Amino acid sequence: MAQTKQTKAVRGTGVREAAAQATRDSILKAATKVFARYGYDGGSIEKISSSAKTHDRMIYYYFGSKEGLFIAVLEGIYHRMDRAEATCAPDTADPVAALKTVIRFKIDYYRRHPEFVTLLNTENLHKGKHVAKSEKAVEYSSTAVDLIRDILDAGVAQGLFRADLRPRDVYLLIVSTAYFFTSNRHTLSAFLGESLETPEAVAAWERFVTDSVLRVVRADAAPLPVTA
Amino acid sequence: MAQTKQTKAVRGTGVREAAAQATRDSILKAATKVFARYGYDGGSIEKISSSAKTHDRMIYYYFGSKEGLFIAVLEGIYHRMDRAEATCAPDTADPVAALKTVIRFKIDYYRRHPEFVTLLNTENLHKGKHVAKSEKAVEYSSTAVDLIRDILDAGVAQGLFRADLRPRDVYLLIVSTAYFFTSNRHTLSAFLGESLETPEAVAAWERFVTDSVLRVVRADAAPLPVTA
Amino acid sequence: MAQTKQTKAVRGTGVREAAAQATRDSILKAATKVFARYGYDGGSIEKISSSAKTHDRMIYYYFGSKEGLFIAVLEGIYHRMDRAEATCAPDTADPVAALKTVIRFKIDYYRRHPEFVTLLNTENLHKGKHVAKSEKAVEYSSTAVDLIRDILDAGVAQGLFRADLRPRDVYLLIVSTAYFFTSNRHTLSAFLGESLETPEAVAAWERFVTDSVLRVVRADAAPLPVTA
Amino acid sequence: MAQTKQTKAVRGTGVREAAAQATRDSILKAATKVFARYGYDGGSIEKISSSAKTHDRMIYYYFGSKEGLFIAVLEGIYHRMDRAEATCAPDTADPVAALKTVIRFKIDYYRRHPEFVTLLNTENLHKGKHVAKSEKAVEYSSTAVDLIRDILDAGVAQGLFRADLRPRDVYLLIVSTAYFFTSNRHTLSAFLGESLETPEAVAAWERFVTDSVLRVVRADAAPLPVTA
DNA sequence: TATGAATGAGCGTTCATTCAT
DNA sequence: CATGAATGAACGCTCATTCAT
Repeated sequence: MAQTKQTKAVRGTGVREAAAQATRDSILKAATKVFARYGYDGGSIEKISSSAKTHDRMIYYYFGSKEGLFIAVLEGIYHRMDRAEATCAPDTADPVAALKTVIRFKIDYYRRHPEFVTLLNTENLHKGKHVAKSEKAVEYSSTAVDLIRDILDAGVAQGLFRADLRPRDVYLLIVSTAYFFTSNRHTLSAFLGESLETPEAVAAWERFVTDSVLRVVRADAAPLPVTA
Repeated sequence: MAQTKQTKAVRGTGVREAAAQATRDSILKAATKVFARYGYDGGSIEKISSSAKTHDRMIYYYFGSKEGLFIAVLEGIYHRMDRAEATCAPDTADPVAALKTVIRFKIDYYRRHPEFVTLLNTENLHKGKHVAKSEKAVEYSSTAVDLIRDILDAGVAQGLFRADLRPRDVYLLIVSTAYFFTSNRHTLSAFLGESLETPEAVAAWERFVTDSVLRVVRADAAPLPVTA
Repeated sequence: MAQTKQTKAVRGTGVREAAAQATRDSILKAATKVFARYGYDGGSIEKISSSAKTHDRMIYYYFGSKEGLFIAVLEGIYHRMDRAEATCAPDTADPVAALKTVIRFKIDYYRRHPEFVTLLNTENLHKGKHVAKSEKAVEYSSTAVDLIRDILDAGVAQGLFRADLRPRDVYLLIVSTAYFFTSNRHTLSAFLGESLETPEAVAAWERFVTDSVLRVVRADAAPLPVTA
Repeated sequence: MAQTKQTKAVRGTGVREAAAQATRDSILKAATKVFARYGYDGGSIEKISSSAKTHDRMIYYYFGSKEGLFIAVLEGIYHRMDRAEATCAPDTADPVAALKTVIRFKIDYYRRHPEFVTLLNTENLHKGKHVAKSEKAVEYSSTAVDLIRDILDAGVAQGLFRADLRPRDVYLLIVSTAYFFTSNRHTLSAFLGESLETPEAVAAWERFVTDSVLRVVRADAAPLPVTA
């Protein structure tokens, strides 16, 4: 078909355009759910179309292909993540509190948006080939790291934080611990013999991560010297 | 599964038994590769059988079903991981060095066995339903955490480490940072705009993680107090 | 087909009528190309509309259905063939030269209009059902045979040609040899192990056909008597 | 699937093998009929499988793909054509009679095997791409032309035929006239306003072609000199 | 022990076409 | 006059699996 309908910036909000947009949105929403639950290959077009209460054909009408739809889904979750991160926006005047807010936000966001996690894992299974095809996805990149940079800078200025930290590393430290806990909760629960899905387990993990990150960034302490 | 041929304890190592074992092994090896690359749904019986140079039918003969085969694959990677971990076995007399060895091992193992990572992600996509069906998988659980416990205990005994740490948390801290770096390297590379696959990036990450963990566990430092 | 827009007798050549005619023409041209290349079933509406840089819908607006479009295409190629034949118009005063001109024209026309050949083959695959629905196609019929009749009559009058020939047979003899050479060039090339698409091969075939037809029509020779 | 079952030379004619061969044959037979009637694109897998009273799946089991099936069909009709031609085998001792036999055979074969004609036209629509993939198809090439060569040689030796003829040209002359008459009978009937399908029309055409070919090959006559 | 034959449901995608302004 | 939205059936093909020896 090729001539995929974009419909992104609908100006004349007539009845027809609104209905069309609704169809498009419902497909996108259903696809997000289905892909998150079953993965890319397991998420069949039929599962999506029936969940969206449309016909298979409309998916191709609006998104061109399964791959096109998946890319749109990825763009969607990245976009929403980015917006949520923007609304988080802690006050960098208090860098310790800000760091804590960020950690809490990350753990919370992944917990409440497991589809974000599974979709990202799915995309990694495919070696990031879909993200590579999207121009939008890259836009949302720097803001997250920039926030950490601002916080670290403020902490350093106040004499609280070490000056030798790369913001990207601290960002990754936080994200790893928050992401992994949600991403691998099923195998971990089986492996450790205890559920990681209870509110208590999550809260305990958040406390541990917060405490650990603050130990890492604080100014007046060194790690133990490695003897070997 | 019913009358699936186990062939596990091959006593009479006749020619036929050996050939049968070879077929079984080649299926298992091929399945590991295919499932790791394409996921569970994307990894078709035909891809596996042709990669193993056998017929589809043999997979059912030896493993009963696709699910049975996937479970066997999971058991295999857990088993190999467990054995590798056992050979790691650092000297707990020097807990700092031991911790460092463990971190290096984890980062290294995930790096060199990306199939372990993708298969675990695949299993988490399916909410751990296959691991649940395996009796073997649980066996390999505690050894890893026990090692951390021994190291921490030694560190505490030597006055180097904090006493208030739960081994499981430290274990998860190490594993998160090591695992996530490999697991999400594709989307992260796109997101951060720099490749995380270079040897330099990996080495730098290992250094940062080691440094951070040692800051977390050391005895004579507290985290920054949270004001809010 | 019902209320298909004909637009045939455009009187008021306003801007809109001209644009509409342009759209119609471009669809017809694209359809000729696509049907000639892919056949009727292989030539999809979408291939045609995208090649004509219009929308699928316009095809239905102007031609009512895929079948209606195909009929219009057939009428078009018949029409152009008829016009080209009219411009050929050799001088019957020299019947031998005229015959030669006709043969050259036929071989040349099929060569330079392979779409005519493939479209006719496609129509024959469908047992001529579309031509049957067209009133126009029949009009162009007799002129071609009539020309041969005139030439033969002139040849007989001049004592050069046999009098017992049916013009239709001579017409078919010429057309068979010219048409088949183009129509089956691909399988023939494979079958004979030599390309029939080179200019030399075409020229040699034209010479052979001309020579043969002239032997057939000449007055003072009989065929070899059939013994059996 | 790739591992397409060949089963061509079945040695152990057990019940299973025989049944399998029957399935394969019935698919091939049905495919020949369906492709001949609807063309390649119009001939759907479902039409073929239901006509063969099997399942779609078996077509892929035995022939790998639609294209593989079509190639097998082409090989089949070429093979049968070749065998029929071999059984024709006229006595070259009487070259005139032999030539007549060949012409009759050709006209007759195309008439009674219209699927040969439409399949060849279909293949030419696709520019011979399938024949090119078949190794078998080329084998049957030369025998047909060789027969004409033998006849012409005998005729020349007896002083009946011209010596300056290329066998390939005479072969093509015969085949053109025979093939075209069947191939284009539908459009021709509409074009000429008379049916070419009646036995009388066919017999008349056979007489004309025979007469014409014999005029072309006879020794003691020249074509009319071309003045222009 | 091992394998060829067969199965039917489902896959992603394209088809020609109509609806409703 | 022109077109975006929608439709459902069919497309070629692959799926995991069982049958029958």
